[in-house]
Amino acid sequence: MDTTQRTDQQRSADRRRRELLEAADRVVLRDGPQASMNAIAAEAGITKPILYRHFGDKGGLYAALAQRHTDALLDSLRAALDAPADRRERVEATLDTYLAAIEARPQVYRFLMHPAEGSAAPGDQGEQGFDVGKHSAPLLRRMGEELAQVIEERLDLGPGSQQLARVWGHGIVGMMHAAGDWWLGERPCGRAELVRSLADLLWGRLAAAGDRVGGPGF
Amino acid sequence: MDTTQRTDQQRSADRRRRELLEAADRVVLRDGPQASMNAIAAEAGITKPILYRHFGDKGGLYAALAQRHTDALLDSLRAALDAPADRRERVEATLDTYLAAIEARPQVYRFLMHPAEGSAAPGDQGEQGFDVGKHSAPLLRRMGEELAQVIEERLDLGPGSQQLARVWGHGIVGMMHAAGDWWLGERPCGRAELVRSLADLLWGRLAAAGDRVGGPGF
DNA sequence: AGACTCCTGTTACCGCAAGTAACATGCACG
DNA sequence: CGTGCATGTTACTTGCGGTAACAGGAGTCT
Repeated sequence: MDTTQRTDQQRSADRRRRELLEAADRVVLRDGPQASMNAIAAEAGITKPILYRHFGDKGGLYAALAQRHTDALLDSLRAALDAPADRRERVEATLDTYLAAIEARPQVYRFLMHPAEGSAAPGDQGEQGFDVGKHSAPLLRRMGEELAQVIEERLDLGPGSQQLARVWGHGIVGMMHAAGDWWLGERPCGRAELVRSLADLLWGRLAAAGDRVGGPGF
Repeated sequence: MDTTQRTDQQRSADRRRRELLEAADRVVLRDGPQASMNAIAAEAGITKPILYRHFGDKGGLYAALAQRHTDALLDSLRAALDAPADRRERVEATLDTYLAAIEARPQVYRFLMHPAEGSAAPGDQGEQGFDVGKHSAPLLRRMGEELAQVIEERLDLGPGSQQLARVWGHGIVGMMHAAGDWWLGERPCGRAELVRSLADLLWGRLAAAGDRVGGPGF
């Protein structure tokens, strides 16, 4: 029978694939998102065509790579979201988990946000269509959807709750992402303070704040 | 005297520059962010080296191009933000202005968000340093700072107000951006509804919502 | 054993886009 | 007239994504 053999082959191929991914990981960790296929192949001790046989094209490799990290991060976030604590604490824990992750591995984070910009084959017509909307990083989309689901499951939002939950999911994730990005660059404060500020924002302090009196002008 | 002459030359150079930018604009509007320098030069009726003389490198051109659109958008946003209305109305008007802009010109929007990914010269060593933090689009950063300033000017946030305002500025902009991006791709609802949902989020409805009872599980 | 197949690996190449060097031309000033 | 100087060109280099085409090695069938 050839099933055992095929299984064997598949197994070895999978192992190979994982090794290649780990090599790619190392390179991306070192060179950032613009790591070249040549560099990755060299790091893995092989040459380009093998990479292409395994992953199709650069987009494929990057997608596979991104999925690993995305899955890992999403697992952490789910844990924080599902902890048995009150809402505010859960929100803060989730924000903190995300920020800790991007703080720990900035290059990986950057790679996840800008996976494969170009990705146009030579013979390819280059997608005349707009392709708008898919522009965002898959990680952001997945986090948004995930959060939306949790919100919709847990909160009573009245009619149109599903729509609302999705808007909020993507909105909150975007808030977290942008604030985290800015914070990583400027480091204007500690992580805990950032977390508290963002939670305050979500808790409506913007709407509750009073107008400033005696400000400049009027 | 050469001042008049220099002025003349500078004037004509500036005119050329503007013409080139308009040509580039047309190409980007058509081809998206991956417009090639050759294509832009062709559209302008000239050849590559002239572009390089004017803008240095692709990053320079893209930066100049981005600045125009960013300035224009920021002007609209400032108008909405400074309108004589109550806070909720101003926030909604600002959100709506932004969303209307990205809805009207998706390619430009996309270009602004992913200006120049690669941008590494052949001989360049490619910035061994991390370069983390600058990864975000300049447009987002500028919007965040702008909003932060308005918040800090107008709201009474107590001690640490400046820090808080900046966090909120970037956070809100990120929320707007991510939600807008997702909305552009999926079009799950009308613009007005999206605006209302986001404003609700900022108004603390997330914290105020009750726990769902009779949900799946517990 | 020998032919067949499949997987792994290589070298050498194509096409394309960024960026540059070197050469040509029009035009003002002395 | 020649000397700058900006504008424009053609032709090139470099580097990267991606692809043929070829070269063993290991199991399989007859």
